Amino acid sequence: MRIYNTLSRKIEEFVPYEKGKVSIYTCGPTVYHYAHIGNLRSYIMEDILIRSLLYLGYQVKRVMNITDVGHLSSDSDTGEDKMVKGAKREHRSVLEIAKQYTEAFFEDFQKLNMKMPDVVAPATHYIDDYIRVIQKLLDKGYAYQSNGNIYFDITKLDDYYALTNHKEDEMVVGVREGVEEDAGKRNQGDFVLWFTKSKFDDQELKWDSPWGVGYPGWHLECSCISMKYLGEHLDIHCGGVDNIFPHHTNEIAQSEAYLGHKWCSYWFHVEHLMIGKAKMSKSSGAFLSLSLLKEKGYLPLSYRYFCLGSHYRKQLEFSWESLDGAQKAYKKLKSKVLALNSDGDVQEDEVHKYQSMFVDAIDRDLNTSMMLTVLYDVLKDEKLNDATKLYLVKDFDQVLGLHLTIKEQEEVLDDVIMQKIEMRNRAKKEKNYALADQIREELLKMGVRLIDERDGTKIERI
RNA sequence: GGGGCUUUAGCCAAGUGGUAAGGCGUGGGACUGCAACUCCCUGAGCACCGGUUCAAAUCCGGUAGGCCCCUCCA
Repeated sequence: MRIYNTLSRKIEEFVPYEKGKVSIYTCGPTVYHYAHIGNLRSYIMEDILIRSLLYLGYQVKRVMNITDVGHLSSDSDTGEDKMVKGAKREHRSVLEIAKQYTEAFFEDFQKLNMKMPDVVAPATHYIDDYIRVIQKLLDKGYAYQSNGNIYFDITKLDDYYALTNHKEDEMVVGVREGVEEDAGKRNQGDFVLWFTKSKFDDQELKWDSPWGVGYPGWHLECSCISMKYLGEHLDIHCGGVDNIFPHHTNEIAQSEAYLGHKWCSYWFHVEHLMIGKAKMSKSSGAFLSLSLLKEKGYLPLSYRYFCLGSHYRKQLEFSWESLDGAQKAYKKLKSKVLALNSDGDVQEDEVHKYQSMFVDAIDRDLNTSMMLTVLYDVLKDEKLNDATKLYLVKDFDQVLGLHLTIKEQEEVLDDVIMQKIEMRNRAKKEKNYALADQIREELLKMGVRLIDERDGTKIERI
């Protein structure tokens, strides 16, 4: 498989550290609020990566953290902790909101048909590991204590900016509003490993440590959790592009300083979902959740289809118009697939031909829209019988994850709706079309669409 | 100021140097009590300028626009 690696800024052939096995780490959510559909885009594309690797026969182990502590809105000790902020907003404890939003997050995960990670790791469960790693970094001289906090000294590394090509001198501190420089740092780029002194003394969760009661810095958890479950050599690290700097840059610094050798080979970054002319974000206030989409009548998998239409390394413009198009296309595609007849023999030569086209699309840096094109080509090909088409659709859907061959359970109709349909049929017989149309309108408002077919009236939930 | 990505039809978008996939929408037609569904038909020469080449949307250089990052973010 060929895939883009942020570290080399090139598309490379993927070669795992251990043959046939792939270790993957994903930066999980900070559970202080619902995930928005921009967050979810990243996870959908990561899901495609994982499914592609599985499709190609790799054994995959994936770990994801849940940030439930220590994620400051700034690293310079001035920002408020996101979890604390979320808890205050809802007048509840940090642990309560962490639990609630973690559950909500994985509900979205399932609705979007994403494969669960093999390990889900809440950051608060690994305090001992953080302390051990920090101690070693102190011993090796990569970290120092200052002003009550433990900092990582980036000048101790040869190439701190490997991932970004940044130049130390050109960096501007405090570009963003509200960011202050931390006087305790030796170098402007240093970052906190352990806080004992924060301007925010209302931090709920604190632990004892050799340096005093406090809590871990945000970057540390990902390094520690990854190394704990996936060992000293990580194959792929995933995340959104906004994490390249400083988060992933800092992870590399900590991990490689700790291990004394190269840590992660491939960095997989997903571009942003755009709304209007800006990225979707929680802090800007303008964000859409999956449940909001559902309220508006969109299927979660329509959103998945929408994301698959574009490439993960390109910004994707969100609009209701596009989502409408995606939902229509998705429903159409699915009904075509469901109409296929499974009788007959599978044409093996054709299967191989299309499978290699599909693998080729995977091979082109996960070209999802090309995968969809191959799927459409299969459905349109007159040389193929239904059984072959169905076989290929099922095969491809292992990667696409669109539930194309699964028939949704028809919901049981309410008595009221049944009565209305009866009334409409009677009206139609009496050629009272005005009444028939009126009833159809009423039902449409209730979320039931009636479609007249030769052999009777079909209903569709919307 | 520095680093990176990007620019293909009304919209979303693929594109592997040999001459523009696909989806949605629009318009027309068949079907229909009318619709919906379905089916058929329907469109761009690839931001601009220059270069390399027999051949460029694809490679190189420049110009212009958009977006992201530079200590909150997926």
